[in-house]
Amino acid sequence: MAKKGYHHGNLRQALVDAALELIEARGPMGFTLSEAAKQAGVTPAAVYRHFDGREALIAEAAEQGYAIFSDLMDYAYQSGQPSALKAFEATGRAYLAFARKYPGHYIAMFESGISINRTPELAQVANRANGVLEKAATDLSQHIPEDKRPPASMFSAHIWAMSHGVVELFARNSPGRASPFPPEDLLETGIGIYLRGLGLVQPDD
Amino acid sequence: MAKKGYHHGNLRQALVDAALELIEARGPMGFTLSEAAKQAGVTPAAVYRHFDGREALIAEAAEQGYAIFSDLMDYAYQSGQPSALKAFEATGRAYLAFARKYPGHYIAMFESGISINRTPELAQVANRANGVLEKAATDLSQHIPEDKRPPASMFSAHIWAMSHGVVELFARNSPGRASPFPPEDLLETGIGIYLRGLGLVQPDD
DNA sequence: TGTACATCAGTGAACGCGCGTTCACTGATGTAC
DNA sequence: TGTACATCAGTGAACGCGCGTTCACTGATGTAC
Repeated sequence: MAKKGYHHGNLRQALVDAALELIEARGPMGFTLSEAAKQAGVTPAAVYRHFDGREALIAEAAEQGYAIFSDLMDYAYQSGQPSALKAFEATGRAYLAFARKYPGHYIAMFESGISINRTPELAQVANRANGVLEKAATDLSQHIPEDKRPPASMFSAHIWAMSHGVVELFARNSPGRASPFPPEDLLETGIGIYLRGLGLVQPDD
Repeated sequence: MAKKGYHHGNLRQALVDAALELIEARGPMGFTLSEAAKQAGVTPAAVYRHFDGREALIAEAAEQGYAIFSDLMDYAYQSGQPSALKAFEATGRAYLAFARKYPGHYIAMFESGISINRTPELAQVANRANGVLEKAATDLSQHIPEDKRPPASMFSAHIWAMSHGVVELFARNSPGRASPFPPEDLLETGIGIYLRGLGLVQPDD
């Protein structure tokens, strides 16, 4: 965190930050190891003191992204307590908020093509994020009559898919695709209608 | 279509086909003009007789994809008639079916980063696809009481987002992300719950 | 406090590679007479 | 039917470029005595 007594200070994190900026600016494939090094004020070869190569650098960016993402989701979930409904809605909103606030991380996580199973650490932190959403869904499903209750993992997947779709199609500057409505509204109303379909919100709310 | 009396036959289309195969195999950025040329049995320079360059080739692939997509959506829409509900549900299913059957086109359209407004032709054919979905949504919205009727373009966007999200997260081999349910089921149930939320399907259907 | 030494983060030059693009050309096909 | 010519799809060599990665090195920092 703080500058160590190293030559550079904290090159490892500086490289991750540079990578994130480049990914955000040019997309996951437009980013190059050499340019990240340059932006951190260092020779490309120096990168190899901290990472195994290009892919490992992106993976680290994604890993940090998942950690932030999990924290955000968790915070949203907690903030909605004790209402299962509010907690669930908040996690949906947190998804979009994360994509907006950390576009570099978002791209590294979802559009860079790196496998979630590249390292055990990456898999673990990625599953943590998923876990929060599923926990919120499980809480909420208690309020649905047991006989007509879909699996929590199913409707958590529905909400995840809708959130992801709204982000990809309407929130990130998908080239040339203009959003008919503010993405936040789109997601809010979409989730609202969906929850009404589950019988969790009253028709006239 | 049929081989013309040219040297190659129909190099233009052969290049598009080669590009689609490569895009499908290696992702939008893993594709190279040189390799597409090689796969079509031709020198890289020959590509320039038919396209302005790398980007133009991808754009043509995307354009053909949107044309197929529009046709598929339109066919689905027609096949559901005269039931507005069936027509709408069919278009949702058609989205996923298209992504499955034409992955190369799908990637060129949605993941290659080319702008929809690159050429007027591309913009037009892309909007045609969107138009079908919105038409289906408009039909359907007639069945919702006028005072609680959301704009058709809004719920068409909801369905589009959910379809897109299901495809991106669970249908395409998103590296390491296993689908908890078959994507088709996920989309089917998701749309079902959503439509119930709109009051268009009965709770016990 | 001062000197000798070990550590190791970052250097700089070099590599082989495949990329997209250009250019003058060639040679098969189509056309005019 | 046969010859002369025009067209133009595809060639092949060349280009400049930036990439990821390697390697022996250097020199600032930290440590032992």
